[in-house]
Amino acid sequence: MARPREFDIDEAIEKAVEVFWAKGYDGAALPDLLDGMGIARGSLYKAFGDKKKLFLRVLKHYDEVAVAGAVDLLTDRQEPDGGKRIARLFDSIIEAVRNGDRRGCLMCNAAAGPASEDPDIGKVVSSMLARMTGAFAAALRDSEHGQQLASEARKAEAESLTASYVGLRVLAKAGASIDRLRAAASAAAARAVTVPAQT
Amino acid sequence: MARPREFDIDEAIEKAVEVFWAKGYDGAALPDLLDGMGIARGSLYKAFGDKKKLFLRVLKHYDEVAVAGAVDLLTDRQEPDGGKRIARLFDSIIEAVRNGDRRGCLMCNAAAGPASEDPDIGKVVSSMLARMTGAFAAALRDSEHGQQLASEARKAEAESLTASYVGLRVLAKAGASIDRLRAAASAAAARAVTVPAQT
DNA sequence: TGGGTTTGGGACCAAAAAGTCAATAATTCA
DNA sequence: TGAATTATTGACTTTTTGGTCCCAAACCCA
Repeated sequence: MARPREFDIDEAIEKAVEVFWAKGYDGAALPDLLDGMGIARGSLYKAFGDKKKLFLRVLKHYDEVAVAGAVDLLTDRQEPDGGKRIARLFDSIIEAVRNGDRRGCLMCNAAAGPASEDPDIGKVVSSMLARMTGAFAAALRDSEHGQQLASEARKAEAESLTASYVGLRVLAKAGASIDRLRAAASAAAARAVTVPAQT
Repeated sequence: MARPREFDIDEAIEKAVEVFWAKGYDGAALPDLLDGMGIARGSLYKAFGDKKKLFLRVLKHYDEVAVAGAVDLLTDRQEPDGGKRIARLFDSIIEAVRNGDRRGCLMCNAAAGPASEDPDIGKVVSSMLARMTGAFAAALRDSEHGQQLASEARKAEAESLTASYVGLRVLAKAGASIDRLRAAASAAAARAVTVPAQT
């Protein structure tokens, strides 16, 4: 029915992810997006409505790819030790930085930016963060340390690991040296294999 | 010499802090700043040069007040237990949120935003973060847990606590519930009074 | 009192922002 | 083939952006 779209919507979203990731929500101007996505102004507005709706699609895509990747890593029982899964996730952050990626995490950047004050965007960001926390909790259930914790304490630990994750990615973006990031990451991950003192 | 300035520079900066804190660097438009600071366009440019230079002054002020406050809390030996000092800092974050403050932390927001890619701004943000890490390290030296750590491991722990701090403030800004924040904060602070397993 | 100097205020500017639209092109279906 | 429908394009509009500039006002010093 009628003229078919000449570009692939998902491909365009993927490219938009890159632009928003590199420049932030406010910082990504329409021409940036247009160039990055390889489409014209009118096409963008026809296909996505407006900049904010496009950003919501971008966040959804990031959720389905990047966040889902982290969640998979944390919940994949092929590695039976949840502590090791957590350590692996933190390692992957360092690895990204070592490969020159200083963009941080789109979700984290959005959370810290003014965009998160928008109700629609805030809701999506919150739900992604909650998914991360759920995955950390699942990993903890399979970890030496986590198994010694009561359900409440384990949830708290999962929240704290989420905070560490977010903080680490922000520090990476802020230009912290690899050494400092590695130190922070390993100390954070150590919690998953560390036993609290019996005071 | 000539006409004196009619407004107080420091007061104006303090008000600018509020605006940048509330709206972010990109989000704070000139009229926002002008309204918030109660001065006219010409005065702002005459006194501060341009928006970026004003932001650098704002960051410096934030460093001298907010960051210095956190550093003081972490290094004040009136409370001899560094672990308790760390716990107190994390508590203060929760307290701020409980009082309705969801702005997060100006330094953290700047770190996660595109502003941090500017060399001048990035440098200032990095140095503030480094100051936080130094203060965490000092607190750890006075804590049960930290004293059991080698110097290297303690530095790593301090980096990790900085990440937790940043993450926590970002999560607060992203709208995480008080309960979740409290859980994350207490689990993070627990590290300062927790002993690693002797594996 | 008056010259020199700096500030205050706001009109003004060019560039850039997001978003609209009408003309054209590509497709399906009858 | 032609009517209907939808996509593409880029020029256009409106608003807002950060920044400049000029004139009047306020101060110091002689």
